[in-house]
Amino acid sequence: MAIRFPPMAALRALEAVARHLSYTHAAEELFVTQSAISHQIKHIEDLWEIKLFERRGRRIVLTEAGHALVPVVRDFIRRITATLEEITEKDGSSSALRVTLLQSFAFKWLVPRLGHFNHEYPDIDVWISTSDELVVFDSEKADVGIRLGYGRWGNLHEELLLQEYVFPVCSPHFLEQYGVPENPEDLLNLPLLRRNAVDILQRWRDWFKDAGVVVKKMPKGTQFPQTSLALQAAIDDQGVALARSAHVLDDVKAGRLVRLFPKVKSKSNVSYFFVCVPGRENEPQIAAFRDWLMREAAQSEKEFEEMLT
Amino acid sequence: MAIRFPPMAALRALEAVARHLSYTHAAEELFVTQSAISHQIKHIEDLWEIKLFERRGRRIVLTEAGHALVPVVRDFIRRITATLEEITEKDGSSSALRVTLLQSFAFKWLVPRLGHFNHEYPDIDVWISTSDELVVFDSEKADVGIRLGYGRWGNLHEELLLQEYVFPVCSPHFLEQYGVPENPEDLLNLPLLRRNAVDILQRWRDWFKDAGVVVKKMPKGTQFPQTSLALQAAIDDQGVALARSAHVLDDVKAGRLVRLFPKVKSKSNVSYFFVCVPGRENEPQIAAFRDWLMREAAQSEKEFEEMLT
DNA sequence: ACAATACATGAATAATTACTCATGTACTAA
DNA sequence: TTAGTACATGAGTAATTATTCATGTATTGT
Repeated sequence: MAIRFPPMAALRALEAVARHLSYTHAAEELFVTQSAISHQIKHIEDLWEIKLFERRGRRIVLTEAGHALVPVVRDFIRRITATLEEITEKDGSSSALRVTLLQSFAFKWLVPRLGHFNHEYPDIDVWISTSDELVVFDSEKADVGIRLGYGRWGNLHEELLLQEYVFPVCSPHFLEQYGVPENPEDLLNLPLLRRNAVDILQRWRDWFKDAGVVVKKMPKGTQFPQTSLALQAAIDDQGVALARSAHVLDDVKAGRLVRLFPKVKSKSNVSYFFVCVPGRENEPQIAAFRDWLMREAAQSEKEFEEMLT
Repeated sequence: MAIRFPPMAALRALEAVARHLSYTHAAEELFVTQSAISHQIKHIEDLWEIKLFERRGRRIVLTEAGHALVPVVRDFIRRITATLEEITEKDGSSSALRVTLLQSFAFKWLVPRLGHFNHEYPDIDVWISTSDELVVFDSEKADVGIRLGYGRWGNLHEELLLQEYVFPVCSPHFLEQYGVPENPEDLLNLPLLRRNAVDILQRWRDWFKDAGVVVKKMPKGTQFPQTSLALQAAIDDQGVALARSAHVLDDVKAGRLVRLFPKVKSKSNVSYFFVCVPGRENEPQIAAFRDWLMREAAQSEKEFEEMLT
């Protein structure tokens, strides 16, 4: 009953490694060496006498035990964070910068990079709230938003942050099993993974249109409640997902996903914008965050371009 | 976003203090001094700049922040424990002693005492599974059970563990507000707190019968999904709960609850039994646990008797 | 008023954590 | 085959934790 617990730093490392599936990238996020991460994971593994990850050549995969434990740890971190946020808002003594954005973008782009911001501005607390859907920017609840859309919201100060490309991705192992599709229309014979939303269908149609393919009937495919889950299924060899570049930049770099048909340049018709209440954009915390965001976004776009070649 | 976490020992202390509403009792449970607990709680409070408990003379109460955070911590501990249990069972390499029992008894009696067992038998891991209802003893899933009932299950090895008294309890503060009831029938004019179960109504009737009162119509009262919640509501000055002695022994000793009408001796018509598969009772781990259980139960019954005087 | 109860605080110390550096090991790519 | 990638391991060290002891402080009970 009275199990021994590893230190929170070790559990934090576990959560980050599971997200990156890489000790090295988790180390970068947490500003420690790969060796520190390795020790932390080993500490948990020895303490609980389990294996959390298995080496697969130059990759690692979560074990079954790892798959079971990571969500518990992640939930705990999230819930404590959210509860403390609530408590502090209630106090009216909050001095944190509240950021609202889509869950998938937070998960795949912002959170892995936020350590850079924390490192650069250790005195600014960033409190993130996410949703699975686009929500109206509520200035009572957030100081800053990262919104996906066409821009021109009118009542908000907005700046274009990030434009993305859309492209199909799958895992290298999936390619080995099914063979490399030669033409875009070959994708119609493969399992297509997507989120539960009608706009995603349209997005697939747009991509096929840019690829010069006329689609008569979209094939059925597995559906997921969240983008990040569809992408995880792709990483897990279950099919082809249509991805936006910011979501999969790190996965492609890590070799977990492969971009299909790089020659088809299909630009996303929506972009990410930085938004806040007009007049607040020069407040020091907001300006600092905006500047940092722009820098990170520029770096990502540079990496997208490299990904095209 | 990247909040700092206290060490797990501190979070463990928080959970125990919240359960006991006493630093001293939490310290006893965790085999440390009161001072260690005080430091741990203070560490969390300083780190997060919140108050978790407030002193009320010789008592402490959870703050609002404390109320929000404790369930998160408790859930995490429980889920990690359960997940590790699952993982180890899957491995087939389990050497822990699996114990199944009712949630309320685990919460109010076994868990606060289990540190004694751990201390005495540090090499025996005890893994507890609980339910809110009486379940069939499943020897695939548990080595040992603590069952509530009449005994004589026939297909199980069983030993009477603990007989209890049933009596109404409320908080001292509730008594100050409503006045001390003079006669048992006066209780019918007070809010009676109970669990969502028809057998509890019968139990109240039995108690009134033993008190020499004929009840024409049971009054309405607040209902709760779990016994422990009804008792907590009583501690929180919300009314009178009908308690079984093992559930409230520690609360009464700590002065959080007061027994009403001690002269009414109403014995519970069900008892707790130690059960296991016949033939296994002499296995070293099971025998050790049974022996320890009997000792603890005898001590508790001694304390019940003292509580009658 | 004094005694009992019960948390709070500071100093001290041993144990554990949280890394880094250097090197090892295994797989993959060229 | 060699070089690159990426986790694994051991030694070392500074920082933090996890207490205990001694004492303080405030409330309650007699």
